[in-house]
Amino acid sequence: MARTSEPESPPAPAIRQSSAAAHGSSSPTIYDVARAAGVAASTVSRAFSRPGRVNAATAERIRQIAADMGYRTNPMARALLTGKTSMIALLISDITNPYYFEIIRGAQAAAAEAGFTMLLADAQESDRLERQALDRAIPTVEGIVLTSTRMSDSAIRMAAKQRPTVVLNRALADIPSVATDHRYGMFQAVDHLSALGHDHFTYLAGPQAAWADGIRWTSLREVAEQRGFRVHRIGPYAPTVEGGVAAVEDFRQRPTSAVIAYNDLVALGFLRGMAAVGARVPADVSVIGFDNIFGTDLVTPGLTTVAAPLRTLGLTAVRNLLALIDGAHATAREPVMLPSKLVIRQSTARRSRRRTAPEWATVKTSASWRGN
Amino acid sequence: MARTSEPESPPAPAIRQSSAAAHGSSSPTIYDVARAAGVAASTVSRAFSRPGRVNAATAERIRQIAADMGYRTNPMARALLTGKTSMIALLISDITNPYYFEIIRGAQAAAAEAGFTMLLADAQESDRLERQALDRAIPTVEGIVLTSTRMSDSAIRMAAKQRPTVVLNRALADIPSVATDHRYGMFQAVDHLSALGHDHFTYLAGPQAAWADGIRWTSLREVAEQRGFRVHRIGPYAPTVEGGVAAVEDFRQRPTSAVIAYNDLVALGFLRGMAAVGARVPADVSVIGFDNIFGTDLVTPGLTTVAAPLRTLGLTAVRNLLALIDGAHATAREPVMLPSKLVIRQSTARRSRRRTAPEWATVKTSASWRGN
DNA sequence: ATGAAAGCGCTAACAA
DNA sequence: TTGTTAGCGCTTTCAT
Repeated sequence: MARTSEPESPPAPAIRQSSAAAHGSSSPTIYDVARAAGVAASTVSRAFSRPGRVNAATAERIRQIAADMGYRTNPMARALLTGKTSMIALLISDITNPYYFEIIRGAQAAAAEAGFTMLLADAQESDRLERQALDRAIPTVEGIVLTSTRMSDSAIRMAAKQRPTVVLNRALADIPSVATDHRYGMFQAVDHLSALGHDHFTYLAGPQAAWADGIRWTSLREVAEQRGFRVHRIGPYAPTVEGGVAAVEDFRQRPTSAVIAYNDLVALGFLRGMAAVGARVPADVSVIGFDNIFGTDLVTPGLTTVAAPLRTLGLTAVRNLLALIDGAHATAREPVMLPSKLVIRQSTARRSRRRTAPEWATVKTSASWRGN
Repeated sequence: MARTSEPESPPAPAIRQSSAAAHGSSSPTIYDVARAAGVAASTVSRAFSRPGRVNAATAERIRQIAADMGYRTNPMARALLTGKTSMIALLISDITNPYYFEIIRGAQAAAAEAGFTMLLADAQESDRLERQALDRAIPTVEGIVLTSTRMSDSAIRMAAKQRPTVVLNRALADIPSVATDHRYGMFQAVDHLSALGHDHFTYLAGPQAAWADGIRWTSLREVAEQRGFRVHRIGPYAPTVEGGVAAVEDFRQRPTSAVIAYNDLVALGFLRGMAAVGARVPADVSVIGFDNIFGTDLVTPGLTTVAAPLRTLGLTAVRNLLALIDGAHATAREPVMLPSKLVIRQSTARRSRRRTAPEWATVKTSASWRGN
């Protein structure tokens, strides 16, 4: 019955064998270390999990011996008992979107600095895959970050009931969340454009389902009303380069001197589509995007954009999650709002006082253009 | 002693309590299901882990009851005994490099389709962080994919000894690896350029340590020798946009009509730097990159590039890894080489037969230019 | 400060 | 086909 198998006790357990058959030979356990150190297994355990509860000298000796034997505590065994896996999950709606790169890095860095490991699941823009990934991750992780999730509020709350959860890019009552301050961002965009003489804006809308799209459009209307600007919205378009290209056709029918795109991907596509029809940016029209993703400074003209604090977003989400896991009972009910920052490049310029509609406009005598 | 605690046995275990104190109430175990179904725990276990070994009818009944109770098998308990965690680790040297986006997605998709979960670790270009992440991941995962690792061959072999390992973007004897066929890619690049009349190439070198850089340069020299072209190499440059910008200064001192960059990031930076000094691409010089990352089709001129099969790379690496985990004893000793594909855009054009060195050249009577 | 022993949830012999 | 039982490696009372 004694676990410390004395040499004289004859029948060795049968299962031991199989574990050694795995890749590489089986690694030493606390029992091996205990035997070598001449102490009980529990002492070894304590030496690692709660130093201070054991004599400093013996603790040191145990550590030494353990190191020599190449002992490493088995995370599975620990987790089975305590539930502490030191893992968190990051769910992303679409990994290929450059928007997430820096977020992922920030999240990873925050996890690593706390000794946590990060599980990454890509929902591939599918609701089904997202929930499946979530289900799969829940039992193994201590916490979850949901990024731009497509799940319903109730599904999110369901998840949050099972594990500490932080939501990125969405505000949700009672669920800790962190997001960019899109309203402030829109104000920055409009301020910039209006300083350049623009007073009529076209908004290239993103997907209806996107939380950020709602806020951006609402904020745009709010500023417009405040300052007496005119705005209109076309779309929705897919939040991709292709979506932006597609927007050009609609825009030509009712051009304005300034365009605010749902995000950089759309703005980039729009820039490209406009060039294809012979429109000049920023001479004919100024274009501004959101996020400041990779590539916005490489295109011609460079895209003026409202930069989201990408890395900080990931960092903050994970740090907050870790605090939650540590038992910090979500203090702030409000989402943590991180400020954006305007990055001015070459796609925006002073409004030209042209009298006629541009050649590329589909409607030659555009009322909106004249009215502008 | 009996695990199925009969109501009459008085002292309930003390520890049970704590697990219920966690987030949400403790979930049902096989014992709970067994009791509800009136069978032994092992039968429940079998019903899940090896259906067929149990009466179809009872199996179905058990499943039903389990589902009703919301039973989910605890991966930690299973793993503790069997070592099967259904997790793999993907180590990446630098997540922010757009090169990896599609690779990650491919890897993720392959893992998900096999019911595996993927752990993502970003080495942040640091050898130390990479090994640390590896150490942390090894005990929990069943296999590892090392992408563009900075670790030494011996460190890689060390890892491979502990867990099935597949290396991406590096050839290593005895370790399964998958990579793009860079040699073939370089031939495609040179073929394209030579068809446009170019016969003298400047290679913008990447980091010495980069495996791909060695192959690309060697292959370039090989083709050049075969066909009687002239080549020279400048650098090394950081494999980033900044690196490409930096290359311009050197290039101006000894310009050629065609430039082959280590990768797209460098090519993109070069394009931008050249524009800044007033050089025209492709009129003055043709530029070609490698990989076909995000953004190469958005810049002006669009970058001609040798496209790597990014998603397939990730997919293949993980599929091979899973096969390895399943016991497939690495058949092919050779790395799996995936073919690249030339994507022709606007940064390459027919060589102009100019007699004088271009204005932006630092050396006005460039021997190399004349010789061209 | 340390040791003994029970038990986390599951799987695998072995027996029936 | 099903049940009994031991044990994976670790943590945690409870004694000492």
